[in-house]
Amino acid sequence: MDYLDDLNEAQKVAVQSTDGPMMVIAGAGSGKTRVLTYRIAHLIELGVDPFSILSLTFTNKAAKEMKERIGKIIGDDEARNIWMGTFHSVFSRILRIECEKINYPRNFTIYDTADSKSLVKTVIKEMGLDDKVYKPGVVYNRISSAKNNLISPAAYADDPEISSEDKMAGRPRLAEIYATYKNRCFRAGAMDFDDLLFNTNVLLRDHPDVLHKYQHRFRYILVDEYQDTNFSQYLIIKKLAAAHENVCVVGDDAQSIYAFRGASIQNILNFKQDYPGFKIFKLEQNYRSTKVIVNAANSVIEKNKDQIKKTVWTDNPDGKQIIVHKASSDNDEGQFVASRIFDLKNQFKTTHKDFAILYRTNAQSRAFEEALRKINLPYRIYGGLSFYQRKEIKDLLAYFRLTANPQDEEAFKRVVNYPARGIGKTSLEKLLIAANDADLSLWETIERAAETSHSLNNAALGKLRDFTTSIKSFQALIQNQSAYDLGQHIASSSGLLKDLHQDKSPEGVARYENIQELLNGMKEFSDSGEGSGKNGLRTLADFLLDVALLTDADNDDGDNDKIALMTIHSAKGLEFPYVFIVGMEENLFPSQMAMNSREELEEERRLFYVALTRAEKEACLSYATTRYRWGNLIFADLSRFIDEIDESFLDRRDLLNSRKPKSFNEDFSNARKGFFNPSNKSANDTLFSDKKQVSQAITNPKNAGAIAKPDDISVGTEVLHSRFGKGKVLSIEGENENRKATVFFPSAGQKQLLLKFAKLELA
DNA sequence: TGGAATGATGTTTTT
DNA sequence: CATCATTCCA
Repeated sequence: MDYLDDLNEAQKVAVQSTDGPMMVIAGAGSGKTRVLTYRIAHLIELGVDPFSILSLTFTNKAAKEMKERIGKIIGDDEARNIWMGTFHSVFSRILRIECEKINYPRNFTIYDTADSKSLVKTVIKEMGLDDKVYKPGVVYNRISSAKNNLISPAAYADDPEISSEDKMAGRPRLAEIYATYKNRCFRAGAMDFDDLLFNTNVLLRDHPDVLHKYQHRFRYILVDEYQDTNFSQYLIIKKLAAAHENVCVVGDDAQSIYAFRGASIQNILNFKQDYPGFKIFKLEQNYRSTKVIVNAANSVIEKNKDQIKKTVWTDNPDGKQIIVHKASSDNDEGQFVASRIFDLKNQFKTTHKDFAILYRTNAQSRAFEEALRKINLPYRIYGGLSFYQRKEIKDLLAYFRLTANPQDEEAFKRVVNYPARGIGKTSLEKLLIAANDADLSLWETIERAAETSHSLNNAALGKLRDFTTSIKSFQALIQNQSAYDLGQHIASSSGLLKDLHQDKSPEGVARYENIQELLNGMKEFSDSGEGSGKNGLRTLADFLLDVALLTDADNDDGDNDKIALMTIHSAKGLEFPYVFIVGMEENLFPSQMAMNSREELEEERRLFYVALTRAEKEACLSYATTRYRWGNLIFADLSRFIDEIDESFLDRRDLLNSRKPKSFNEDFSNARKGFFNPSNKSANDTLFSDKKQVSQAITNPKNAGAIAKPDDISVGTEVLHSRFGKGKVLSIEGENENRKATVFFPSAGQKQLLLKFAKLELA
């Protein structure tokens, strides 16, 4: 048990207290993941069967990493058998086994947010309501939070408080929408994200035998990020833990950032009530960050009224003060961050993955992408539009879903006429009406068209039948073909692949490649492990099990040395040596949506606390005084959160006004000085061509000589671009470093390129 | 019925 | 500024 030596005293005690209920309140960077990891390893070392350990994490990625770390301590074979994953993925697995008991088909599909909203919208329209008043997004959120609080449609309708809220908001019929929505999901054999938890609760409530089974299977239960669980999740844990009461929850109230999604501090308080004899441990020593960062973060979070008192401290070095940078615009902010990363990277010989750029909203990523791309720094964007949300991917997945579960109506509507089969809006509308009249799924309505009343003409019905026939031909292959083989077959015989292949625009090509990538992933999936098909074949149905629960963060593309761009929410649980927190402006961070109450503002503040405490060595805050929003230039003030940091931890460069030319230039000349012999030229003389060569020499040594100087390029010049290929300059505007060329590329169309960055070669 | 063109409309955060 | 959705035309 020498692995215990890796732990400090507090951690060791927490790891070794294996039995009975316990709560670990763990400050940021205090090694809470370490405690969980070692605790599980320790349990197994003591002889606990891995199959009887249930460990719930916040993301799939966290689960995967934890499994790997446990594997390193006690061996992969043991680690593999632990029940570990997000609430959603673990309980979808259990529902997959047990769902017929609550009348769902074995191959139920999972609706993602887009599917759910689309269905909500359909329901609203069918009820003849105005979707300006009943906004699908708002209605969906309302339904979602009802479900997360385990309020059924009937309970929703009966609750006087809820009813009056909805009436006040001008949405008296929300309860009806909820009921219809729920019914339609059920009819489609589909569960949305919240249903996975809601229905788990139903299952455990109505089937004592099932409850009993899992209570005894899971002798040890661990929950990470407990502060971010909602009521529905809380109750599942409570029920499952009731038999053994070996439940260990780990969290930090200061990092609770999902109240908007129904997470509640109440769960921590409930825990104390539910298990009066519980043990509590506090981990307060931070191993991650410098003193400056820890103390700066403390000085911020202390402004919150709602919190459990604790003192996070560290033995680490003081570290550098936190730089505050003022940019003149969002693009300027992007350039500053990019060039500073460039600088730090050269100065400290670090890798790209040591850097993270954190922002409040996904929309902010653009300026940073552009700036990084211009100086050839590799980056990866997390979140945003995920791979699985792209249209072409969703289209193909819809075919898969329909093959596995023909009742799935959202999938049906998505592809019934894509690629075009002459089944138009009118036909679909008629089908929907008939389906609602008979309370059948769209699929069944077609199947039983002879016996039910409908207004479809024979031609339309024929086309619909052709469609279902082709889906049926896919269904016949499920058991006998691998996910990959069938996936390939569906992609081509549905006509989808052909449709994409015909589109030669760059976007069209990208879509085609995405499909190939999905199929490649399926190939890998099919070749690894046992499935439910014939001879253990991994089938399409197996592939679909949790594809809806995957996010981008779960994909590794091999090359991982990249700068991370993500929202602060998705940075939770991660750490980076150098962290840039950008967009530190009032109304952006804190968000203007979150300034209506103290509670909301405090959540924003916790979010800022999370952001700061991601940094190990250096944090840097920046804000832009102007920024484009909805295409309009708006002016912004710096965020109140900057003022809330004790100023002794800050390097307020932003207050030194009119600081030399532009930081961009300065940082580049610094980089230059660090890496090349100083030239005779003065800093001003080294302006553009030189600078360009510096970055060029570092990032792309081979081509350094061939690049055209901006002066070499004029209207009519034929040029070569690394990505777009050959092109012709149509016009030029701007002066010196701002010279911008409009170039026409036969392959990519017309592009505007800033000459100092575009690295055009003369053709 | 399908496609293109025009208009309107919206950005918090995620499993 | 995008994207989306609806509208209008072929």
